[in-house]
Amino acid sequence: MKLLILDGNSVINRAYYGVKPLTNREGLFTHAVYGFLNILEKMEKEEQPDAVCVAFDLHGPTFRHKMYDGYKATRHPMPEELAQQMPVIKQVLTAMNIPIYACQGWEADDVIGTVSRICSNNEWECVIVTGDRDSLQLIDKNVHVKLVISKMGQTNATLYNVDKFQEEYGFEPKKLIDLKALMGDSSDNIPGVAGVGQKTATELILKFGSLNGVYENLTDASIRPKLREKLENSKENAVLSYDLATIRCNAPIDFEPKDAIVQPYNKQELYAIFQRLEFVRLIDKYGLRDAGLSATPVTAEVKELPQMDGLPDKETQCAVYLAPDGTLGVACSEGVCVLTPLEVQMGVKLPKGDHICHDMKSAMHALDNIGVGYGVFAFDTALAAYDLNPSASEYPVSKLAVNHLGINVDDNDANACAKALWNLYPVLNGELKKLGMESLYYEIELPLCPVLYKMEKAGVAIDKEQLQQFGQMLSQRIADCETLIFGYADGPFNINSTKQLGELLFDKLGLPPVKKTKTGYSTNAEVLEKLKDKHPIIPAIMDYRMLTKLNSTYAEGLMKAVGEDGRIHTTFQNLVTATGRLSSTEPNLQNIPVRTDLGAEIRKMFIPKPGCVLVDADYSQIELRVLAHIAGDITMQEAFRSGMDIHTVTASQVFSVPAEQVTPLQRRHAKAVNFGIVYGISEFSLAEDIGVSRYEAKAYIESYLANYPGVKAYMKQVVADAARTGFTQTMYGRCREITELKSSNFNIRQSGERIALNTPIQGTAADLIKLAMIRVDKALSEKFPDAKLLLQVHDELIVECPEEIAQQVAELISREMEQVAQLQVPLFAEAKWGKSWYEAK
DNA sequence: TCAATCACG
DNA sequence: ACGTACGTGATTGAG
Repeated sequence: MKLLILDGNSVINRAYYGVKPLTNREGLFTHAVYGFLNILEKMEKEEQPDAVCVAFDLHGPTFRHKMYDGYKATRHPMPEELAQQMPVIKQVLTAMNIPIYACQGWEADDVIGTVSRICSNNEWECVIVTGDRDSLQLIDKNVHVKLVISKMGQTNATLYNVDKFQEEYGFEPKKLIDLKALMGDSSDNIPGVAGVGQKTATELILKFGSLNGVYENLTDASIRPKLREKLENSKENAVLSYDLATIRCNAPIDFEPKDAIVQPYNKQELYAIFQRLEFVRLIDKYGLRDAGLSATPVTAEVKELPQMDGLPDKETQCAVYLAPDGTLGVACSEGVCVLTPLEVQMGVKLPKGDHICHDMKSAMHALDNIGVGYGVFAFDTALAAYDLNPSASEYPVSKLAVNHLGINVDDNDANACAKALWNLYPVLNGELKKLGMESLYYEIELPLCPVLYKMEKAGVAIDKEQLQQFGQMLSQRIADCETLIFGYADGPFNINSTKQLGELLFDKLGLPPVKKTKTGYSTNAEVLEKLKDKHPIIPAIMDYRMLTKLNSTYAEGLMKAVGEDGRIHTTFQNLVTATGRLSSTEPNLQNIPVRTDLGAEIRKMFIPKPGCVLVDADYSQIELRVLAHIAGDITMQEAFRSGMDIHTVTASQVFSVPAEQVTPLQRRHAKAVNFGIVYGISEFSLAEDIGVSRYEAKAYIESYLANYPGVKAYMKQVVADAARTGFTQTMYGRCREITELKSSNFNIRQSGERIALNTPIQGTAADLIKLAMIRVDKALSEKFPDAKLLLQVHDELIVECPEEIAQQVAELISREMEQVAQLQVPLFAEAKWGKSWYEAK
């Protein structure tokens, strides 16, 4: 039988310094715990022990060193980032059912010595894992030591047994104490004999066998007079050192090897801890996936459904789940069945009913692709789960089933997932209701899905030829730029490599480094802007960056995305953002260039189909208007009601000048403050952004808040509410949990405050435009069925319609957008149209 | 897989 | 004393 015992303090120390720092979102450092678990796992794998335990030091004085005050006085105190991980590793070990041994007044070494002695006496083999060579003195025929050495991020351990020790040191393991008594150990404050180092000490032990042997033979001819003198002078120290170096094997601990026999983990506890530490990979590695279930006790009633031969024949509600392999699981009150892809394709149709699905938009595409034109669904479990927690990264049925039902299903199993959906529906619906999100869900989120589906299916037409030409022009200019840059650089290099570019600019050309990143020099646009007059290579690099961005991401990227129908079909992600916005992927059509002239050319390639135009309508200052409304700031509301430019009005107030006398610079600064307020400003960043001193920036903000007292009060209130409840809410009840506010880390907490401030504003704006999309889509299909909504870019909608009705459609869109809600400020949306996106803007 | 960069609102 | 504005996605290089 074999027992593995880890020197807890030593191993976690190795892990702390050997693994690069890592924190979870609360700001708790976690890397030492992570590294510890890696070492533990590796050792268990290598040694295959029958029993495992860990020894720790306890705080407070230790018996062995009490008599020597110098001990520990000069040791470095444990860094805070490690200290905070000590209780965590103990929790982890407890959850793993690995016993921890420690003893007041005794060191971990002594505990290990005692445990190893007890093992040895019981004919158990004992393997000690430590980074500390002291423990080698414990080696005997049953006791071995694995010495952990970490270098280059890799941790390796060397096994020492009696033979290996003898080979390396030339004497038996116990004599290590004698060796240390002579040579001392500065890291442990063991004095030893002054002037005797490892070499002399080893020679003496080899010759005389022990410390006593040395002192009994002081007169021996082989000891030169100088050494003899040192030994005589330090005799007292040597005896003391012997004592200090001796690991005691009689600590009063209650230990029997069988106590440490490997037990199954407490999966729920371990899951909860790993979840907190964000050790996602370890959750899988330790097979804890299904443990999440009971971690959050669930009271949901799970109905067991019988297997059916085929679909129900009468009109009934069903839950349908499309598995990745194309099979369709169908569950209803009568039972559950699975249709193969072929059966689905053959036109086996569901009876009518208010069906439940998981990710309606994807389901609509999938059913459409296999020729089953199926309409809208009455409930979408993925969407409900997103609204309940928009910060999760994904919403697979397996996770929802675990969290809300306490059962375990495989996402590939159509039968089980259909059943799970059937059971999830009442639970998720109840939670939406409980949190006041029913109207958000049923009036905005759910009806938006078919609208998004239609938009994705419609796609937007691209002028491929013109895009091709634009790409060629860019390639030519990129080549010219490259030649120029290599000329200045005195040779070719990879301009895209920030590492190589940084070395060229700041090492070779000697330009002053403006900013650093964690990996080296920063070479971003802001830095280049500051350096542009210092060397002619800089403007060339700025051009190169802009041109390659346009070419790779837009000219080439968009070209690849054009479908056989000559149109680009983006995917609008409605289950992704934490604030409730949509996002757009493959390709992203929400970041098509507009701010530079050359970039805006790309918008000329987005065209309507023949005979049509693109109508583009965008909200004016929707976020600031939402702020004026939610904050209830009378002054800001009045500014919007006056119809004047908000940035000019703000400038006029902040700088105390009449609106007509506001300079363009003042307006620009006021605009930056307006934006900053929405994002949760700091004076430092504002100063950085507009290039004024921190003091000026501070004065701007103070003046701003003095003029908009409602905003000031709101900022305070919203953060306080979020800190109290842990959540923020939009006007329509959309929630977001903000765990950052609970962090013990100041920076993370501050970031949480900014999130708390911004999310209701950004989220309410998102709610509004989503609702507007539903209204626009409905109004268009009723009045102008030839007009189609194609794109949404956060505060902007793009519609394709026949040229003849452009005017009417434009009026309809902007009216629907403006009338979407009655706020305390008017909403304003301007619509224009043209033969390309560029022209319509 | 992560970091840096840059495109958008 | 410290770090520094919210929310996204695509491309590229480096380990």
